[in-house]
Amino acid sequence: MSSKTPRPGQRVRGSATGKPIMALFDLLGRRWALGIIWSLADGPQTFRGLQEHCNGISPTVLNTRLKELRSSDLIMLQPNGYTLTPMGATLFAHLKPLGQWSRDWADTLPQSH
Amino acid sequence: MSSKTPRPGQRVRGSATGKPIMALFDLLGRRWALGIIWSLADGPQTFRGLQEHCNGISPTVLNTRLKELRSSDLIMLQPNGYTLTPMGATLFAHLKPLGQWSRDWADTLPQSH
DNA sequence: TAGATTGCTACATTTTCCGTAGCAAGACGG
DNA sequence: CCGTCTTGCTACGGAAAATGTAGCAATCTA
Repeated sequence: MSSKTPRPGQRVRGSATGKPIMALFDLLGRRWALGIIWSLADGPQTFRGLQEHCNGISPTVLNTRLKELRSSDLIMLQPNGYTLTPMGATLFAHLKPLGQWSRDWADTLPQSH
Repeated sequence: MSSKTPRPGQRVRGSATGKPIMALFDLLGRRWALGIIWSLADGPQTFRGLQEHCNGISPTVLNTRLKELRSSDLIMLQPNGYTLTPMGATLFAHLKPLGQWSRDWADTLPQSH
């Protein structure tokens, strides 16, 4: 029953209050959602381009995420491919620093092997 | 086979390159991961406190997320409950602006019905 | 008109998540 | 000692979500 796009102002997965931040976390806390936004920040991408960039995402899930992100006004489909909306771009502006943070974080973690 | 904690520097779900940002997105793109960090930013929380705050998360998943976030040095268990590590706190510092952003976002979306 | 590329769907398998119940260990009072 | 409380946490069966492969209809291109 929770397969709908999370929306602020209505009950979402894990929040009876519909707090916007919880709706956002529900939306972004789904597989590949963050990666899609990150990819589109580099410029427009076709459906198949996203598939490659998100190395192996199944078309089923990709299309589901694209629908969710579109109905949330974060991305849109245009003649030259999927792009971030103005709102999506402001979201990415907040996410962008995570790129550097994640590299610092990686340096502090014990190496895997 | 992908039920392990994503780590920068090694293959993660959706990234053969192990780019830190992809490992981070894999980690945060799991149900409740972002919500847990958000909750702990308000102060230490017990296991059961987190269960309530994350309105209805099952203990199974909560414990799985806690293990992942602990082994990623984002949270830690202390006598007074789970808390953010210094690294986790710097991550939250980057997430914090999303609180205001999500409210602006909610205002621009057509109301649910 | 024969590719080639586009966005996207079908479907069976695997993985993840949920919901409830309950266990072991420590603290506290009697 | 003996309950009773709270702690972190596990078992398990069912439901939801993600994967991987195949392929379709529509649109460009040569």
